[in-house]
Amino acid sequence: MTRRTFHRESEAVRQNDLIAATLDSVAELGLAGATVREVAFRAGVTPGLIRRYFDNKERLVASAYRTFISDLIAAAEAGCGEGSAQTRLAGLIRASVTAPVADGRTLSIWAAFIGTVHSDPAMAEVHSEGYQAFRDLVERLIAEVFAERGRPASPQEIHQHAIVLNALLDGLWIEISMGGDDFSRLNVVQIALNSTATLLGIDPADFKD
Amino acid sequence: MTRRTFHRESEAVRQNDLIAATLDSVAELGLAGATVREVAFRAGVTPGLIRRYFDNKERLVASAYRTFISDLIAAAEAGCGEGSAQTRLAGLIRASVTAPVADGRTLSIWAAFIGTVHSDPAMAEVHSEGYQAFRDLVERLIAEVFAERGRPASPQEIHQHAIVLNALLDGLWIEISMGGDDFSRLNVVQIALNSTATLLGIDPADFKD
DNA sequence: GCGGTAATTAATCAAGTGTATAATTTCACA
DNA sequence: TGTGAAATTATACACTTGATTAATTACCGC
Repeated sequence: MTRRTFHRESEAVRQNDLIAATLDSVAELGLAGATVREVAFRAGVTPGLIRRYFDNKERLVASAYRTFISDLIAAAEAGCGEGSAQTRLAGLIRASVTAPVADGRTLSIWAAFIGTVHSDPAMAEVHSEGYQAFRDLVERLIAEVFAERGRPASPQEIHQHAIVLNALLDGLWIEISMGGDDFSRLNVVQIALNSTATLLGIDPADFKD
Repeated sequence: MTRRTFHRESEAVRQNDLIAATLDSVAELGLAGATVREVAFRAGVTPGLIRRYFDNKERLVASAYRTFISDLIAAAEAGCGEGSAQTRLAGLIRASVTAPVADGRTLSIWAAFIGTVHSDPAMAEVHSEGYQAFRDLVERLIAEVFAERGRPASPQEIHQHAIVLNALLDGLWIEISMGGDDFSRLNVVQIALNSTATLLGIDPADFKD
């Protein structure tokens, strides 16, 4: 009986593969299904190998969460593109309510992880960082949009607008990703842009990307 | 060595206790911490007893989820009270962004459960029912508010407003319950009411509860 | 080509899980 | 006050989990 053949990989590649396999497992089977054996199998590797690249399973999962959140925010941020503040804000909104950010698989992973935040300090930290990053991005963009329109606004006002807009985007993202409604017949981007404009006190007709 | 003493309870009481113990476990330890032994311990009972009242652990968890969602919606609905449609909508909003609906423990439980929805059909059904119920409630109230104000609106318009308002409430609920921000210094009810009014095209000064 | 090193596998372990069942105890009812 | 039936406990089982370690294998540098 011969052993299975294998080939060596760089640390970066292996870590990447293992994280990807973890996210796949979580997406399809939930967090409980992301066992060491399942992850190893999906990564085309043996369970024992995981511990060469991650101290323990907890670290692996936390790393996967970190990568996931980081990629998610990067994808949203990429929608900003360049141009006027208004254009960038509109781009962020569009990106937030369309694939790949707004997507069933993405939501599944997010949901699985979010449930651990309260009882796991390591996960809480990862969550907190990502959340802050997105919220700051939204707040900054709002401030820029107001400045661009020569509209005076106190930091408090901007902060409150950021809270509300952030909530709206989160909620829409969840609703759309969940897919409970028939959003295929609806122009979700238009709805998101219009509501945003309304909330910020901008004429919707004047707020496009 | 003598056995521990015990006393018999009605089926209703025992089921209730076990479900409460399950929710407590989930809230404090996450879904993974809600083991049969932990739940039994918190219910002051022996693990084996669980299976006399629930076919298996899956059923127990699903039942806990069902009561949780049901109670949550009931709490929100209770905020509606009676009076004009506008008053009731305002009441629903107030209830949605204040305790006990908006609350860390509530969010923890919700988050833990929501992560299972995608990979567990039974949980998906429970979720779907609750989600529908809340969404319909919001949509109905919006329709009544518009009717009350003598403002014509097509079903599509109402539907879209419901989507947006529901998203806003979900998002605010999460943000507030998460407690990342310093909401203690903020009048979250006022913020929620004002944004709702703005979204629905109502003068915020004219929308109070 | 070849040897040494480090990556990878294979096999195993202890702990914890949900479940099943027989032995006990409580309590309603005679 | 006994007694039978039902609720509850205690114990055990089969299985899965994350972790550990020794044996093997690939491959880099000479």
